[in-house]
Amino acid sequence: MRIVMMATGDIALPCFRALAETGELVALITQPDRPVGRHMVLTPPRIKVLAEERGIPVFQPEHMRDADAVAQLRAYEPDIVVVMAYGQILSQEVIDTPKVACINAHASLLPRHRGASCIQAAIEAGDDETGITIMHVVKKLDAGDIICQLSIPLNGTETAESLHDTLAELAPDALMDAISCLEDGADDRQEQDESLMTYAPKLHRADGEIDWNQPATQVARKIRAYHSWPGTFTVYPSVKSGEDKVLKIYPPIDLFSKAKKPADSRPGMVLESGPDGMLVSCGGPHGGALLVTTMQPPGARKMNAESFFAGHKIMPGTILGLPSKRQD
RNA sequence: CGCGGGGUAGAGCAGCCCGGUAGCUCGUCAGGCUCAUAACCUGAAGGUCGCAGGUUCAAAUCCCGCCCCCGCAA
Repeated sequence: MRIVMMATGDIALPCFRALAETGELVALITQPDRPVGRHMVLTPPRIKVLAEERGIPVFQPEHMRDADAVAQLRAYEPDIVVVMAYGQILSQEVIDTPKVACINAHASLLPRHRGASCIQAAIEAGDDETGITIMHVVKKLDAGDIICQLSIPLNGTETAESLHDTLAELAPDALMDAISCLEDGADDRQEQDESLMTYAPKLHRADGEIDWNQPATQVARKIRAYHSWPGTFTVYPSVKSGEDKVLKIYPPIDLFSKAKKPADSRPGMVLESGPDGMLVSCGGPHGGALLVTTMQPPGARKMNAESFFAGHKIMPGTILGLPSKRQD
């Protein structure tokens, strides 16, 4: 089997290694080097560096749908194209190029959590399991027939960061299994049940703002789900300047029962603040409160509550969140 | 040269605009007090104010160059 991999994200690294081990990997197609970081330094995807170390040809078309890019793909004469965190939507031409199949490794149990933020979505939704799906690529995003799946349980402490790594390590098992199915002609192609489909759209920084009107359990899930990207934050009024300042919030956080909340509390209200953390009232029918113990003020590093409150003041009674969201 | 914030005692901050003896909260150490507490009281140690130049009688503060950290953006 001649295999071409199309991948950019680090989640694909273990799969890349596994494919490279087979000796059947004839090329890696990945996104062009991009300016990255504070100084916009042109940086290659890590997977490209790995490929070059192993002497595997690398192809970085700006747009995979372009005619000359498709021609290059054809020149590799792939039997199988393996797509994982590539970052471009594939045209039908590309999908049809490999002789045997164009398959995709996706970090969720499809049809749940199609889309770019599948890992975050599984945590935020409070799922008790997630996993890796290997399926055929079709034009509709993550909607192709399933070849195989591997699942793992979630225990309620994962962050997107930790789960990303776990799933990355799990993926090669599923992928190699799927490839041997294809080789043996044992692919039974399970259709996805569209009625169970959920969609996890690409996340943006702004999505990380905490809505204190949500129940504490939900806010806690979001903080875990969005760590370390895009991260979560709230806004607090500076005692000194009176201006609203962004406060990034990090896991871990502790949940507190509604019993601890005073009668006049409102969502987003700081109930206690000190070296042990900042206790914030949440909303929802059952309410509850969260103890924030790790945070990051503007211009500074991440720090614990003890350090934060040594030099910053957020008095109990302060309402967190943007003014427009403090109305209720 | 993408935009912006920052570097002051072990930690986190104020002071900087408007130059004039280094301040706050906590921690550390010593002593006192208390049945008790992240308790309280008293005292002490701990700083070349990121680095290097310049202006000035005088620079944390104003000017110039560099290093490092952080946020946005990608």
